[in-house]
Amino acid sequence: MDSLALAATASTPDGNPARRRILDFATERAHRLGVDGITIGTLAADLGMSKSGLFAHFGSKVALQAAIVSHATDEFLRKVAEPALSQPRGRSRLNTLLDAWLRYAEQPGGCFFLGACAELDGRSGAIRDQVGEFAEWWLGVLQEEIEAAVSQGELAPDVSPPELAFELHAFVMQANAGFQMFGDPAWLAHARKAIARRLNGVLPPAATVE
Amino acid sequence: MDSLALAATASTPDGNPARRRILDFATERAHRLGVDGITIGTLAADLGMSKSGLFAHFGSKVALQAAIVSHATDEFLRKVAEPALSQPRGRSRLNTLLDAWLRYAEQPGGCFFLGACAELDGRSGAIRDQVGEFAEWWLGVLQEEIEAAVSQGELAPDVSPPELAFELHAFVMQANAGFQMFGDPAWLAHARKAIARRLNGVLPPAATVE
DNA sequence: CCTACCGATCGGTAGG
DNA sequence: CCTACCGATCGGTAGG
Repeated sequence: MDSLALAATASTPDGNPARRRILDFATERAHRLGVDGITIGTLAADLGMSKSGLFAHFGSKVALQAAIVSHATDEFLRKVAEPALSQPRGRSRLNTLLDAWLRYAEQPGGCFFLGACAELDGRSGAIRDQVGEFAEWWLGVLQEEIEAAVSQGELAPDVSPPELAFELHAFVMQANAGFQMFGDPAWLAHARKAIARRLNGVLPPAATVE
Repeated sequence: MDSLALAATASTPDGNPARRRILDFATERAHRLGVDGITIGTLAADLGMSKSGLFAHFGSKVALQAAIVSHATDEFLRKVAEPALSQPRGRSRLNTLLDAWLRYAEQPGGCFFLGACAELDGRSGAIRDQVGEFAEWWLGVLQEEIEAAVSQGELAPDVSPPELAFELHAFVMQANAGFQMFGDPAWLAHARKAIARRLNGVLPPAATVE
């Protein structure tokens, strides 16, 4: 299965320009203050429009939050998933994904979903589930590419895809957290080095040239 | 330097029982809803006391938040740091710390500071700085034990303590995030396996028995 | 998209 | 620790 291509091609960006402008602004704010940190009133004021004018686009706060998460999903697909679609499956695509993800995490606010997962994991409701489904999808994507790499002989046959996906995901998550908290690009360098070392340690027997 | 012992012995738990009861309750809530997700009104109501009665203990909301972070620090020291103090420095203490940290992350809400870091990293102010200082201290502790292990010949001399600390921290963080979001203990098992594999890969030359 | 408004809740204060 | 209160803001509605 190619979960990456499935999701990336299904992405339909917002057609309504006013709605889009609101969501661009609101998603940036949710990035910084959390999905639950936005309020309709201050959002409207900072966008120079009335509260009810903004409200009319969504109908409820939770619907606005759902739209923000969808908007962030589109952004993730565009910035992280799409650049990797042109790569052959397996190690090439995996490396491209991890690289694009790290560059996305390097932006102000970092990776939207790493923040949203930490914010919402202890709660319940539609927004939490929406973010959880994204996280599950994304881990599945990484795992699929590892599986492809193994079956294509690019990685050692005894590699455990869930475990390797766990570790690679961990490195990017840690880079995101550290860089956002301390602002030091060394965190990104650590992740790149850790990813390279981990993947070099599971090259297939034939390719293990010493 | 022994940053762990320094912090653990400096910990002075709260003497005021009423204040302590409030902070126990408030810290659990901040754990789940975020440090910025608590409000004085609902907190007081759920504790069965008046808003101003609770307020009088702290003087301001930000002071309450600071007290919550301090309370969470005490809890972390008690649950994670203290059990490792009796262990000899180096690999023993490092392993004990990682094990205690994982057990702490397994509790409802997970690790308070991993959540708080993700929540506050994009902001500014005293609370964010307080959490950031804790994160810096904790990473320093892990790094110090790695350094001790290297200098005692328990780990290979070419190990980079910052990079190894980054990776071990990443594994626990990922276990915390995954377990809190999905509730599957496999996330903890992945982390334990990843930590063991990583440390086994950097045994000193003499101990590398094949 | 707007003005005008609703009841509820926010952090905080006065006074005891 | 309490009651009573402050102005501001919350999500949401009525009516246009």
